[in-house]
Amino acid sequence: MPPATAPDTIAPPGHIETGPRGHIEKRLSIIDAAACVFCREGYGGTNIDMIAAQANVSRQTVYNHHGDKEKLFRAVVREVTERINAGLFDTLATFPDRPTDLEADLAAFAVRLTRNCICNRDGKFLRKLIQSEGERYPELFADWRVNGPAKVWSALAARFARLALSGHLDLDDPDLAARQFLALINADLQTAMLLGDDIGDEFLESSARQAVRTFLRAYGKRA
Amino acid sequence: MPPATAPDTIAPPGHIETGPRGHIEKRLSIIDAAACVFCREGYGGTNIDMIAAQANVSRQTVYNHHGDKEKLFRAVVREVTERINAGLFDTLATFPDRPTDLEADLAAFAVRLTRNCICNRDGKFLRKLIQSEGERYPELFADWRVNGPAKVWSALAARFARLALSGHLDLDDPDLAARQFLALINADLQTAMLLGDDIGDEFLESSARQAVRTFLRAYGKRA
DNA sequence: GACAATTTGGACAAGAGCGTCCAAAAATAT
DNA sequence: ATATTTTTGGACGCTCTTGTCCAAATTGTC
Repeated sequence: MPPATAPDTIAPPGHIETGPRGHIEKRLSIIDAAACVFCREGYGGTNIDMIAAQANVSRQTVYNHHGDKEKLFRAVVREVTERINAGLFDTLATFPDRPTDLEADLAAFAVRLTRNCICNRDGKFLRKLIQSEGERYPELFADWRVNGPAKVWSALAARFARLALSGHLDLDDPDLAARQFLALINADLQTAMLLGDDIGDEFLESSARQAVRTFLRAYGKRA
Repeated sequence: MPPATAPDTIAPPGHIETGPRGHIEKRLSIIDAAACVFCREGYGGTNIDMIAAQANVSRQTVYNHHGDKEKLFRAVVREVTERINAGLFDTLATFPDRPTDLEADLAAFAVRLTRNCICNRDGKFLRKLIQSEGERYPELFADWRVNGPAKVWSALAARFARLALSGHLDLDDPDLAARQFLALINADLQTAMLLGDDIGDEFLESSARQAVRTFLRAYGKRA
């Protein structure tokens, strides 16, 4: 018997679909492969055979597990956004609330942020995806839209506000500072990422150092 | 007789193709429509009929003028990059070399830059395109890669260096300052643009003001 | 080893899209 | 008005893609 195909019924919001009980490793390897190919070729340019090949799986298996090209796409987006969000808040939790060396601590945090959330595979995928399919599938990213950048900003802003209160920073608009911090962090990476270059660690670090240095020139406590 | 189709021979570099002598208005309207549809749907998701419809032209006419989907795509990219480059250097020429009110002048310049080069249709198109097709057609953007951001950075860096010499700024790395200036300029726009929102003028202006304010906090002459 | 679930590969119909051909209509030039 | 160029729309062949069906092979379980 072929495995139950993806159910027509829509899972209640918030409930995580258990999915058909095919071997889960295949299920994930398909999602991974699909993410890879969708990212490289775009939704329109992707065909199921590419995904099957990339996942080392027969085409039928792809259909067995995910039922539909669009369903597969949605599954991929869901998976990636979940991973990204998780990683993002994990990293945010490592913010230096009680810094010993503010500049070094902030730079290290910036490196973690860029490496684990922005420059990795998922980050690249999500960025690319939102830009290329965001207008065509607005519902798909509605969630990201409210839970993505806004949440990160405010979380980061809260940290900066505390650093201001504890006398480490001198700023009046923590939200603005948070946005500009992120912008500075990305300054050097933006262009490199646009073309899909892989980014070395030392580049990441020097980039973070320069960003933090400028950030502190603007918002640091004047001695 | 049907108009001569796009020549197979590759035009010598630097030479601007005269192209088949079809009515030029149609030629341009097709390019414009194609840019619009390619931008919305991606290369793979676009079909010639959409473009023909958007341009109010029969499908055959599209083929008469540009011969091929890929040739058309290349023509569109060439057109857009040329327009972008032209606009970019036009705007760069308005940099406040002898500022009366540094903060206000820089902010006005930033508004011009964002409005005329980054947030307009061509800017959005090029960005989206480079991100979605940059890895698949690296040759297409090889030119942009060396003539695009690098040139803008160095041009801007030269201006900042002069402002430093004339005592308006306090910086040691003009290139870095240029990149960070651009990053700050884009800080607030990035997210709004990702989803294709149209951006109001007052948002553009307040965004530029805040960016310049922070930039000057970091690089301004300390009184 | 026997049994069930899963995967595989190949064949298939239906449809979409590309690019071509062509003769009739419209626009433009002479 | 006449000749030339451009545009049009429709029909066509071709290829690629989707999604389905199914019988055989593989894998995992008891």
